Amino acid sequence: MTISEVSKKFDITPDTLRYYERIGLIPPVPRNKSGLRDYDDESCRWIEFIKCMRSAGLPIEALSEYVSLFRQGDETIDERRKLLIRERDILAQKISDMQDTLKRLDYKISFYERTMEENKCESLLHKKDG
Amino acid sequence: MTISEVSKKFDITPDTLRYYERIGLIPPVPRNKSGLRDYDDESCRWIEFIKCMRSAGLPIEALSEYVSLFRQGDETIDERRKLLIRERDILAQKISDMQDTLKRLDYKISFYERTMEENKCESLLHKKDG
DNA sequence: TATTGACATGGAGTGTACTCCAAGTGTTAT
DNA sequence: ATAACACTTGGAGTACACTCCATGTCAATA
Repeated sequence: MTISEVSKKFDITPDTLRYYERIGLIPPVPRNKSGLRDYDDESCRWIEFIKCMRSAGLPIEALSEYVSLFRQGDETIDERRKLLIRERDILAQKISDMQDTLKRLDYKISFYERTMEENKCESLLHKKDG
Repeated sequence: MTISEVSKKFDITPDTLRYYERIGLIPPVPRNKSGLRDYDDESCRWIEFIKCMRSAGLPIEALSEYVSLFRQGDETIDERRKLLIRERDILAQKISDMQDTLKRLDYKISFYERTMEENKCESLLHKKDG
């Protein structure tokens, strides 16, 4: 696949795809005889994986470290596992915090809704009054 | 309260507190006769609220718009409610996406754990797992 | 009265993560 | 063979959210 095809497939600009490769956020992409990128299935799986992790807020630094370990081979399996566990725990904590904030927003919204109901009653009363 | 007291209380640097006020992310803080900030309860409640919302990822733009509406008075209650609902829905979606990513990380970690037990090779793991 | 220390302001600098651009190359269509 | 087009690289520019700094004021202490 060409870079523009992959760009459409994953909704990531070619600039960002090249940037991700340049900084080692994905392993090097195979090239054809002209030097153009020719993404294979493995490259696509990496892109999909990285897109997912980035959208969840995992830092580029951790992810590129993961890719770097992957490229070093099997001796890094334990280190990779530890890295994933670290990031997993950070993500779980973030989700928990965000759930608290969501509850708080819901409470605040319900308060606004009650306030508006009261205002309606009041304006009705005022109409009757005045 | 002085800015350094508030800074300690909420674990936000004085620079950030001044920055938040400068860009309207919190309403103006009362000053003493020397022009120094003298945070009252309402200022502190704003800071705590904004810290919570920011840590959940709500954009500064939406929050400063909320503060701006608040400062305009009661005619903006409906608009404020709508703004909060918009941000609430975005947050709920983000949490849902992050939960999917968390599951994926858990699966990947469990795969690494099985792989280590069974002394399997990494390339196999990555092919299967993505 | 001179120094110290917290705080003020406006503006410059930093880190992260892209995003854009200039200049050049290879493939395809006319 | 000339134009059009997609792609290449290295490097510069941008957006966001702080973070730091120079300079100056004010109140309290030595």
